[in-house]
Amino acid sequence: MNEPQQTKPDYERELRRAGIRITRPRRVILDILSEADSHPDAMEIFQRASVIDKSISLSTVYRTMKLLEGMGAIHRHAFEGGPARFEQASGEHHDHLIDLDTGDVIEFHSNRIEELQDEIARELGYEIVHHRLELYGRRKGGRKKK
Amino acid sequence: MNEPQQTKPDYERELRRAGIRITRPRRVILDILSEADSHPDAMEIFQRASVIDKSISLSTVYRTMKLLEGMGAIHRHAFEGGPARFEQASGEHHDHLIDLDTGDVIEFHSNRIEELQDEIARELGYEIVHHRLELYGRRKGGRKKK
DNA sequence: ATGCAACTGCAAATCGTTTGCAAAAGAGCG
DNA sequence: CGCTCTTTTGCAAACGATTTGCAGTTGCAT
Repeated sequence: MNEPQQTKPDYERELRRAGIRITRPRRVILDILSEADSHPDAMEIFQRASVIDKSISLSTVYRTMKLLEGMGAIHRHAFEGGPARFEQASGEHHDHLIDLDTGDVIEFHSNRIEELQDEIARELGYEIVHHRLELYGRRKGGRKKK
Repeated sequence: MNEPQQTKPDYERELRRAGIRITRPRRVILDILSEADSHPDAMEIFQRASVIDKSISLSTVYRTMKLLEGMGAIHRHAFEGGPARFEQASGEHHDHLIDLDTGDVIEFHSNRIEELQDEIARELGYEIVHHRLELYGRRKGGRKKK
């Protein structure tokens, strides 16, 4: 029942290819990221990493996140009022719906919206480099724990 | 368009009505906000305020922004990698296109996109409280400078 | 004018993140 | 293996944006 789908791209290979060293902290962080189902922030990654290797520092988590982001291996999201949260870049583009009560993040995608965005930008004489679309809401019909 | 502009709503009246004191710093900040055509950040507001009254402090700018935000008089935007920027809440809802080269902010609105957002949220069992849609792009054709 | 809560400036605190530095550890080579 | 030559690390300190505690000031209802 725990069959990972797109969960474990071979980052080590990719890193190597980019002339970047595979160190113990990086291996640990990479593992955590590929197993993460949510969108953890640096502190969460740090804590999970600490369980595996107590000597890993928060700075290294941040440095690694920046490295991976630069490689395009992960995406960094700055949702409202909170630390940055990360997610694997595997899979295709999507936007986010944030549950205001639980902080849960739900991914969605709308081709139609993206088309409209392009159209709007074009009309204004712009070319979109990237965008950010976040919906903040609450569950309809009363609360529910997850 | 019969309505002039949205430049100078009578905040003083509103503030009074909410039992909030009209102080010199607040008057100055309010004036700056109503004359701002762009989306200034706290430091910019602070600097413009300093010209008028050298004794105004940055803390007061922040405190006033929070107060006004709480009253719904202004909106706070946290665009990518930068301090929060503020804008008067007068006028109707819109989203933003940020010029990556100049930092300029262009406002736009699309009913169609909002409808689609609602639809998506509804399908996921959510009710949107608010959203954030930001397009980051550059001028097409290479034209620079505004 | 008087009084008192609301407000202010200032400095210090906070939060998330980055950075300088000396020590430690990858990886190619012999 | 052991030797280099780098890259990477942990730590602590620095950072930028924003907030807060405090003691003194001010608005404004009386």
